[in-house]
Amino acid sequence: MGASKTEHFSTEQNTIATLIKALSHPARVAIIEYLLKVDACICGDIVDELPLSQPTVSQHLKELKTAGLIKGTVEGTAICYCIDETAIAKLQSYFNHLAQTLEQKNNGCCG
Amino acid sequence: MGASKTEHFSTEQNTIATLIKALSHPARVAIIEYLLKVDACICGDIVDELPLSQPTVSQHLKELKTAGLIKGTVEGTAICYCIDETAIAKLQSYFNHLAQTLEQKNNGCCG
DNA sequence: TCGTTATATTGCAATATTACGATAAATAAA
DNA sequence: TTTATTTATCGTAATATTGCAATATAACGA
Repeated sequence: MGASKTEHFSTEQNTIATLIKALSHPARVAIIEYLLKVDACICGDIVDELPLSQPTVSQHLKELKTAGLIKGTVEGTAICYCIDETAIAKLQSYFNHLAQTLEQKNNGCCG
Repeated sequence: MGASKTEHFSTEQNTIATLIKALSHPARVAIIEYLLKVDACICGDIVDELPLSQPTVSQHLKELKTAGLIKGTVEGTAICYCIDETAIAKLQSYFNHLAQTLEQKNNGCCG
């Protein structure tokens, strides 16, 4: 196969998996961390920053954008990318929820 | 290609990407949520719970285990799986860090 | 208009992932 | 030992992902 049977899972499960998947590649983690590091929301310096070709970086940016993790604004010839806080907040609250629930039920594995 | 150029990224970036990747499939999200829901760390009821065949579920469990998100203990014929809190804590702190850093630098995209 | 710069898209090759049937391995019970 | 039960592994097909060269597109300045 190779295709996930997404239709069998809940909308919430698919939503969170999609969001998480966008960050499941070191290049995309690096992009997010770079956008976080530079104070302004720098544009295609990302290409210079990463050890990947321009088309490859462009593709990773597209994936991040599609997933809602970053936003892009046209700025003349250049395009300015920046992190979408909403998506990060969603991920943050998801993992906080997991950790919190775990803590509450003293997760002693199989006694 | 198809192979990620992991060697060009930092260890930390690869580590977090690997951990995140383990959760980038709705079935694996569902497994984690199920393990969180049931109080005891139930074993192969997961197979009954998911709309996937036993070999497929076994494969997903293996991925989660390899990534360190779950632990497994032999319990007679059965195997008892449960969440590894350490991994969840790592993810939690990573996203908390992202959100916190974002907040501190009032991320007005390309204002 | 033409050239330059910045980014996106296309096309393709290499590899990875997802899923499952068949089968193996391991343990428990009879 | 034999049989049933549970989980893992193997083999394989379908599909997705990663990466890049080549090319297209878009916007600016001369």
